[in-house]
Amino acid sequence: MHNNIIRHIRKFLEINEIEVETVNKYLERHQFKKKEFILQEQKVCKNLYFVEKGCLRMYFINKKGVEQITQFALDGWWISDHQSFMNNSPSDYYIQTIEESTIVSINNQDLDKLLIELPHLEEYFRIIMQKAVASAQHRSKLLYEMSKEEFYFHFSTSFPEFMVRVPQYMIASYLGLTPEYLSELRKKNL
Amino acid sequence: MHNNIIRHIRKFLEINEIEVETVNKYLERHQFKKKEFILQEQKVCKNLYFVEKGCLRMYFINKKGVEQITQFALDGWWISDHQSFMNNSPSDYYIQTIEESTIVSINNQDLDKLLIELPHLEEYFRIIMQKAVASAQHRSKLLYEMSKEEFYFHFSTSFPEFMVRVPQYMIASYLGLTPEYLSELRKKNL
DNA sequence: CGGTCTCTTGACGGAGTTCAAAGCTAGTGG
DNA sequence: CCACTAGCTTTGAACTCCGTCAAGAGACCG
Repeated sequence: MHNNIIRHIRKFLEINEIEVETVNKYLERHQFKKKEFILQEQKVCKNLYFVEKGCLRMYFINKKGVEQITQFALDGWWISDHQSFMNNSPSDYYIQTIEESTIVSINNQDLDKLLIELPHLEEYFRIIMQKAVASAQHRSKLLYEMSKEEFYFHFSTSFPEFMVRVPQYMIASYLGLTPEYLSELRKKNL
Repeated sequence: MHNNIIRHIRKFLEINEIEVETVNKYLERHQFKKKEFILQEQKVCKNLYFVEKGCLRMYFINKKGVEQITQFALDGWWISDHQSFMNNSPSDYYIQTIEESTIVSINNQDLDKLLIELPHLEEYFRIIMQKAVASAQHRSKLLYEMSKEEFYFHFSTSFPEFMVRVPQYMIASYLGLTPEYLSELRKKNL
């Protein structure tokens, strides 16, 4: 068993072996095959998900009936529909594996219990949330200042590992452009 | 003195009068006139800012030398450049008052001290960060599924108070469209 | 090797930008 | 309290980035 979640927590704060046991008590760990669903539309997103290994996409179905990807998550990333998670409201999203993946999840009540038992960990979750806010701000700034062409080149040079692990039409969807236009951009820059 | 920040904290958790004193010890409260700067580009964003009363905008200067607004903050909202705040790195942004405003701020070291003295409050900051993530996700979804026209009408009906407090060219900038096109949309829908 | 996904090509169209100029509005100082 | 000016908003014409549609070429899986 890889224990990347514990390693991830230890990047931000120190926890001893007894505390590790407590954490593990509340976490669930699941193995998913390629293209399995972790969250389906209309269901409440009951968990925060941590990708120990693998690759996920989060998407919704737009008015035209087309899948619109809003986020990816690779090894070591947290992902969730936070609106749904916090309010126990039905989600608009699907979360699905792109590759075979190992996912750690924790639901709202268990998170509460864990944080009561180990108040120490509030800091960890505060920090990862704050980092999520920072990266949302950063992404939003890129969207404001770049054309779709620039955004594509920025993305492909910043995250080359995505380009090999994720099919192009998914990247196009995430970047908010059509597969046709993405193809044109690729040709332009070979 | 209005104490909206304490009222805001009490929406999420209970704190007694002694704890209120501790919180107040670490917070600074400043009064700003219209168009005063709270953060300047190149400076490190040393604080988290809470708007007790008033209205702020956050913007950067794009390649063409034009101000690009990325966020507003009204009464009861937190705002910051989180990247700069967390890493002590120089910011790309300006934060400026649109109206006369009362701003509460806390810097990184004082936040640490406050949270050591009152670990209880970690939860408050975790929750407000999580809510910020949720609203970033929501905003991003809107951007994916709406045309600029739809986005404008959505915004103007969802936040009518903005339309009266903030000049149109700022709303246009925030929505990512030109003042000319915004004007066209307004005419279309009178 | 056949069929279903995925990626590419090219013609065309439209949402939204750019530029230039004129009409308004509101804040400032006299 | 009025007049002036700088800044904000509107108009219209030309243009461009990027989406749509349709069809063909690969690529992958059973």
